[in-house]
Amino acid sequence: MIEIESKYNPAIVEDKWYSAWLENKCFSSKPDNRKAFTIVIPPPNVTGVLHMGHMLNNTIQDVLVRRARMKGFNACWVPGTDHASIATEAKVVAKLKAEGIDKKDLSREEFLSHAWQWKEKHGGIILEQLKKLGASCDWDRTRFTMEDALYESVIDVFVDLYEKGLIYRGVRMVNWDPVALTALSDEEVIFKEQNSKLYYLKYKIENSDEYIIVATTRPETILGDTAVCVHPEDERYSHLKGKKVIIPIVGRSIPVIFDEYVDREFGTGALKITPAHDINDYNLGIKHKLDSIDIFNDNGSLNENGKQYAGLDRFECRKQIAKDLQAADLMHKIEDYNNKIGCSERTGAVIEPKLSLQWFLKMQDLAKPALEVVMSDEIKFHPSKFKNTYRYWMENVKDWCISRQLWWGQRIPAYHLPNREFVVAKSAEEALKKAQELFPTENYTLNDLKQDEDVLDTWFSSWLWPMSVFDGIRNPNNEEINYYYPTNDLITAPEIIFFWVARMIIAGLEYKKEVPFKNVYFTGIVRDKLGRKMSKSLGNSPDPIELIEKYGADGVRMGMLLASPAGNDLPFDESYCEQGRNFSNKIWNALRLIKSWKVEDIEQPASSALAIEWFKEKMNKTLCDLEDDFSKYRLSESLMSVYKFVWDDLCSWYLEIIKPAYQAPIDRKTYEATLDIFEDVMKILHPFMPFVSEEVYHIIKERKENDFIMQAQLPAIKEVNSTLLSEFDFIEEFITAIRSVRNEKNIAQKVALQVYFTRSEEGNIIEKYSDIVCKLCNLETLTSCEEKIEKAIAKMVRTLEFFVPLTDNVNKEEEIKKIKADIEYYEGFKNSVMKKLSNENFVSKAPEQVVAMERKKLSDAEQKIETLNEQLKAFL
RNA sequence: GGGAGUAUAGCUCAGUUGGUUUAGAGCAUCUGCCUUACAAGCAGAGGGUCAUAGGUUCGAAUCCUAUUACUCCCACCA
Repeated sequence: MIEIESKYNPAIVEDKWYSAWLENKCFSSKPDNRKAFTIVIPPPNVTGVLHMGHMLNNTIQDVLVRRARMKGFNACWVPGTDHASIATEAKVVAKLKAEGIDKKDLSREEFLSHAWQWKEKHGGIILEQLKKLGASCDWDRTRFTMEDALYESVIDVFVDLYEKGLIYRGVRMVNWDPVALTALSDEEVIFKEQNSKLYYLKYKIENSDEYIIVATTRPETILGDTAVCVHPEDERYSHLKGKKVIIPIVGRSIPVIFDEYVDREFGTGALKITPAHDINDYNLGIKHKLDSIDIFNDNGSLNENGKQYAGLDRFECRKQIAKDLQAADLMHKIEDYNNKIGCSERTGAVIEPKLSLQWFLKMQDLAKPALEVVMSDEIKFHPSKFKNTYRYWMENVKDWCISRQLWWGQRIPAYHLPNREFVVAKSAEEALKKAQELFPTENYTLNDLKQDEDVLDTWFSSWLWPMSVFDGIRNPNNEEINYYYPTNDLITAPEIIFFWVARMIIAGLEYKKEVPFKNVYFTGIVRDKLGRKMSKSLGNSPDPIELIEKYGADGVRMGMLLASPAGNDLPFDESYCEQGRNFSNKIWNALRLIKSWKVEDIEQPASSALAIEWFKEKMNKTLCDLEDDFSKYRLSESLMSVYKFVWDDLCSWYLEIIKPAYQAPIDRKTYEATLDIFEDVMKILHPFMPFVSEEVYHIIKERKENDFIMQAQLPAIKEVNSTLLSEFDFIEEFITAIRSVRNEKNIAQKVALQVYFTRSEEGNIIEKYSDIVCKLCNLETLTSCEEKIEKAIAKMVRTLEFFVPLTDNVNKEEEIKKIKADIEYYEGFKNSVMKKLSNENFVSKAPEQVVAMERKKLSDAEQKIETLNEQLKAFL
């Protein structure tokens, strides 16, 4: 017998085992002759700090990886971080600014060296935090999307796609972030509701005194107007065919054009066209061959086309122009107007649609096979509803703008030549060679090559992640990629289904001719009590590390899992973690109980032998249930099964049955069986709660320091013996019924009772388990009788009637009331069954089994009513 | 505007191709217990017209239609 603290202390235990696992390389994986089970982490941003979303996501991954490991797979979880070009660059720029350094004053190389310094200092924080959670990643494999090997992979892919004719350079309307000074993809733009104004401007019709009134939210863009557009069937304006109008203040004359695009109901039915600053106007401009006047600088201020407004910020300019228009009596009116404005996901700046020269990847042909593998379930989505979302996107996929005007990222391997041509190559040397082949007469040298200034979109590196972490791009047939790819499960958030999931599938099919993963599990969004998404900017997210300190990593893991069915949002509440902590403690105390027993070579009670037999069966059943739940990725339910298995079946039933009386010894046979059972239970628990299970595993049989549960195998599954389980179910019901009577009648614990049972088909079951019933109900005896006795209360379990003797007289009125209520209930029930059975259609059409079932229900109900009536008579 | 999804106990959710008592679990609540593993606990109890209205069927939480409310995705209104 050893002394153990009465409260489980996670902090000490967690640090101890995590270090031990690391020292013993428990997480490391090398290709061998076992089957591989691979997960690549969705690489968190290097700028990232662990938030609740990460906690959920990585808990799930760890559960899956640990379980796979315990099922005999060579489990490999590859960790790493993403260079997150915009987010990181913004962070570094801000940091430099705080130090009085302006990015503009730095060379590219200088800036990058600052960025790398920043990365080395802060980039590992999030991975260190994951260790606190217990993440069993193979840390020796940690990758970074900007490290040399992955950088090269990205460049290889760019060059390859370019050579396949899938990458092109073109002028397009892109989402311009005037703060970060870069183009953004559509996915990086978020629309926000905003209270703004709708301005009604007066455009004078040339050679006439008439005005046409045009509504706009952006009066400053009149500087770039090149037409006014109305609907061809709009009779209000039919007389304006061929006419020109004069832009207010600007004075420039522009044509009136006609197009069905215009919504006659909106505003005045007249639309001003600014092809350089609105995507729809841009398209109309192309269609009607309009000029395009760019009026903005990259930072959102007005350029020289802005005339007298040049240099003003766009929003300042808007105010000024509105004032000037009013002064000139060219403003018809201003209305309040609520609309949605696109903002940069990273900087929050209002997006300026802008024409610019960018690099694009053609998506249509690439998307087709990627759609197919999801629709055919070669890649399974959990939950499957996301297949719809995926299909919609893939069928309407647009070319991907892959260039960003940043420095932090993979620089586009295009080299511009003095003759305004460019070549694409993996290095400057190769580019030179190509240039010389293309233009043999020019005698170019390396100095003539100017590498493109842009870097690639971050997702252009993350889409290779499942391959590049195994160096599968540069060395497509290396041992690792062939062993670990395709990976098994991807755990991610539905919001990046297009950003990332779709593109990984495309890349996998293109470069490995194989899907990158077999299952995608979409987690819900972690929300606060008010239903808001947890985010740093709202400040409504608890600090995960503090939570771990408070409830233990196991407690927090359990908290995350309990309330997060796949695809459903998780309204987070600390009480979930509290439940997890309580569970750790429950296990801890079960351990204390077992370790407090004195073991002697005495005879094993029959009840203990029976309990062991039953419990092993229950364990087998639980293992089967888990198998089923995991196959459907129902992790929340699987944990709940384990929770009830441990708390109810193990602690409340099994341990209570075999528990010796105070200070009495336990027989060796039962004790040793219990140690085995307890170890097996810990193995089942381990994937969910790795720390407490490891600690308990080591104490229970005093295992050697380096004999880890995390390297053990789950108990084998046998065929389920349901007879034993259903017998015990009945016994549980019986015991609960007896306890309920005691509770109701306030029968003190120490008083021994006699229970008589009669009229029982289940009598032999009671007989078999009588020792257990006596023990758990604190009964003196349990005997069969034909006649009821005085001073007793009659109750029923299923169709079995039993009598609990009382020390005092029965409160007759109270009992009569209860029996009457029971009779009423069963009469109602009987009637509903009879209604069914007297329906000829039911009897003739319903399957025989169902009808037989109803007949059984009826006879059971009748028997119960009869018994209840007898009980009632006894009181009258 | 287009698409998808959800609605079951106070809360979070199960409920598999329609049929096992008149619907289950965890948490919360209530009652009684500091019963020698655990009050972070034990024992027991209460709690639901399965969103609303129709329909199909011998039979509907489950299938169909409409309505209402909410959620998400996509497009975007000048």
